[in-house]
Amino acid sequence: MRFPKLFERLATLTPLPPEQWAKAEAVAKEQSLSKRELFLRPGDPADRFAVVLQGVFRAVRVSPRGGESIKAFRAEGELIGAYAEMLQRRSSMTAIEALEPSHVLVFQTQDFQQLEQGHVCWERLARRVAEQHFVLKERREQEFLELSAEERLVKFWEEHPHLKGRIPQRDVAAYLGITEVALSRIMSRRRREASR
Amino acid sequence: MRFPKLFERLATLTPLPPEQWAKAEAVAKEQSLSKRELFLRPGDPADRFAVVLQGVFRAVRVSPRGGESIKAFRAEGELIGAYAEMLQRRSSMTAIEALEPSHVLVFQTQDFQQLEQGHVCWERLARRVAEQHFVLKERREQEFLELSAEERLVKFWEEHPHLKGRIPQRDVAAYLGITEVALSRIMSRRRREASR
DNA sequence: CCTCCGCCTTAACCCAGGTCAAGCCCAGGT
DNA sequence: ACCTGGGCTTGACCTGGGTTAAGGCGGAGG
Repeated sequence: MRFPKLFERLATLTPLPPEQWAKAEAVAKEQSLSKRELFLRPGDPADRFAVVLQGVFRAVRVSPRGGESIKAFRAEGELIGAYAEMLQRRSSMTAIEALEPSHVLVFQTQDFQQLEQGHVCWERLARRVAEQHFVLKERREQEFLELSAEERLVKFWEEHPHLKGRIPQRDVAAYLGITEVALSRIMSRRRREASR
Repeated sequence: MRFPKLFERLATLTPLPPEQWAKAEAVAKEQSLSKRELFLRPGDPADRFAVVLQGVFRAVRVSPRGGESIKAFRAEGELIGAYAEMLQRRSSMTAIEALEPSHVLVFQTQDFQQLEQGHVCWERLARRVAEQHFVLKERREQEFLELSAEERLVKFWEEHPHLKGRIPQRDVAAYLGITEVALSRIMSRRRREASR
């Protein structure tokens, strides 16, 4: 077993027989990415995903009008991939970019479907993953509906302390749905008010 | 089979043996709700969900500060329930309220878990449902990130034409994340500009 | 050592949407 | 026919965040 820690993490979601995990490891490939390198670029078929072994990624959506917004940051132990597009069998609208030199474990969705045919545990895992992703998105929706940009910022750092120092400010802004200018203003206001 | 149309709809998501569907119908109970009646109220355990047979519902979240925001509208053929809370085994933070005299088919999550034990098709169905919910929430997130209130409004009516005339304006506003005042202004501006 | 570049900050101005408050319209009840 | 109340609109004013543009600053490369 090459990745025992990953195995354990997944096994907390659903019972996962070690021999099934062995099959998964057999089809997975490791990949290294340098800073700024893309794991997935817009237009690519959404036919692969990966687990982050080391590093941080951002999932960027470039809107038709050219604006960039950030759907998520992903660090160690988390999944990267154009999940929504994969489910809809479309090509990716999303770029997934390494913010640091990174290392990931890649699966082809096709190979994963093979695994699903072999044992129900993979379907159960896929269900858990879908459910978790849903819960996260719903939480984010909630934040857009009832919090101001400043409140969203505070919450962001509460929920992602491990990202501190690893992601540029402008990306935090793009994640919160504001410009870097607005974010800078918010931060300086807070600094000023905190010191008084 | 009491609900052949519903059966067909679900069978498009995943193969669903008729005898399994029969078991589901056996544990389901019909319920009628009058206008303004709550299917679920905040604080209730999230231990039941339903399919809308007739009517429209809104899923309302009352924030700690008292503001109401609307997570979704649900009409015929759609699911109602505190899905996120169910997955997290929490009690509901959400009220689900009938906007019209309505009629639904209720399942206890407990009974549904029984069905899951009996046949994998139910797990597969649950997976599809989770995935679909995810895709919808992600689309909504996207809209908050890159569209103005006016653009969200236009898109809302494009995507939910069947709700026209069935939901009060203020609820549309609460769904879009703005006040009813702002919505009214946007609409009058559009009327004015359209006539010119 | 200087320069360039990427990233952040600050300032000035603008606009969408919030807030508060006054009306309006109309359906339902008496 | 008259009230009443709920839901929508309108106006005046305020504020948060967008836009544009001008620096500041620290690190990499000449």
